[in-house]
Amino acid sequence: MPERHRPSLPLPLPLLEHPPERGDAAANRKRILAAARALFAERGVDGTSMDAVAAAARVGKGTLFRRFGDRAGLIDALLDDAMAEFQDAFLSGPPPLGPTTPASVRLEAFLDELVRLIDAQLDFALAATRATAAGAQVSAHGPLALFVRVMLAEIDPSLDDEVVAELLLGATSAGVVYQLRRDRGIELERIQAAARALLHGVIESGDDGPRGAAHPPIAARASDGRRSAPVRRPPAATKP
Amino acid sequence: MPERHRPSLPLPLPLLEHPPERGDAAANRKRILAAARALFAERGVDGTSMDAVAAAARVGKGTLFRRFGDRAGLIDALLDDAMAEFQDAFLSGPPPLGPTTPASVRLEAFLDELVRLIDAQLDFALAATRATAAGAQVSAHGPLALFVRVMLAEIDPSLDDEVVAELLLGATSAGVVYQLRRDRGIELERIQAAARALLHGVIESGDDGPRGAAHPPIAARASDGRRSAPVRRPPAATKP
DNA sequence: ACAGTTGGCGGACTGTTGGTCCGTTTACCT
DNA sequence: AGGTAAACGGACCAACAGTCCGCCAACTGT
Repeated sequence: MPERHRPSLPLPLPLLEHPPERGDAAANRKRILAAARALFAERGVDGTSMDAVAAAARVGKGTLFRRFGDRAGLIDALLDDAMAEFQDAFLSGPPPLGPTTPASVRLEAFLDELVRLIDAQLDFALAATRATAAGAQVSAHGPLALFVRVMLAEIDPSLDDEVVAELLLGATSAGVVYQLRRDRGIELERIQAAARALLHGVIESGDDGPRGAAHPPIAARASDGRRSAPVRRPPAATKP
Repeated sequence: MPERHRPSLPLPLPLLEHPPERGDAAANRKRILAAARALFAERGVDGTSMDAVAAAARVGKGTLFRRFGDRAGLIDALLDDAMAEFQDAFLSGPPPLGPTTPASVRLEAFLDELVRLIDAQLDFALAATRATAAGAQVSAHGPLALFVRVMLAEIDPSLDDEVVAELLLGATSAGVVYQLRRDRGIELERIQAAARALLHGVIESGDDGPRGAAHPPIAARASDGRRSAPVRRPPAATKP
């Protein structure tokens, strides 16, 4: 595969360059990743032990664990690798994902493609989200979330982009897609359409007629005094 | 706790009555659930082995496993228990969640409360979603999803409620809330507001002025011929 | 009240697995 | 070529989910 070239863009991705690596180490890493990919595809992620990966890669367990830290690390590395192409696409690729397109269209294309990608690797994607340590996120999540945030902010600077971005990504997470596709046999297009709907709603009913007003709670008068703020980003820090 | 009384409502919940249970068995189950709850709260779900639960409950491992099948079963039972109250609330409780309220308000209240509940049990909720077998869902998911579907369909029968409901629940899943709250320290209200925004968007820009038109893809003209259908439910089965 | 039977109970036991350790080997630099 | 620091490998370990089966005590019918 081609070296991943992350272009500038105003996205300060904290891409940690791996420090120089000895020749055999690099070779072993490749072998391990390849072997893992094959085994995961064949027997499933859960059905593949680290021993098996090491054996298939003709490598000792020690090597395997030193390279990737632990099981989650291996899976994450694999996922990252699979996402590299996608990241290039929306950071520097051609329209409609690339930077030459209006933000709203890019974001829409992004969600479409994200759902498609997850679906294409459903089992693996699901296993990856489940395998990472509790509370942690797959490392690919960061860049994705950042992209969505930036797009949202560009579309409507008053949006609470930080939060909305996460919800949007949650709505199109592997678990959801799995449930819909595998358990319910629903067509991919319906999922993509629904994701678009969520997106359009949050960016002021589409861009054809911004009506100024945000989406206040339907029931502003309801029950206790809890609900109040609309979708707007809070003024600043709440606690000094 | 009071017997969970699920009233009629047009929700055909497949509530499997537990068949008669011997006295000691029931007592043991209670002890196990209590012990598990305590240990999970104290050491975390991941840090608690089945051995530990059995010991704390003063029960043999055999008993533990026969009752709950496996680790996932225990966690699921616990979660189910925690959700019982919530289910009663939106099935038969007082406004704004209960059946005497318009659907849009109920759904909004539902999301608010769901997020609040997840947050209140963050660690446990997260662990629960991760602990269930790959591809499976926590059993509490079913009733929740059904409720959202029914509400959505009532608000706008042309909506693809089946899919939108899942995305909405995915957007407010434990993983998302965890990420936002723990890792980013974001206030609960912002999450609830964002969830409301997603909801409002999908139900035609709020109920104050339905404009008839759906949310078509922003870029109907874009790229390849993939994207097409709006948020609407497809006519019927696609393959005869 | 009592004996029989069925289901529940307990905890020893097993197989698997993620992860560690350390003596040995090997790539890279001078 | 020689030295050094890093990588390698696979034996080893501890932990843990889940199973098995002999023992025991609730319910049932008389």
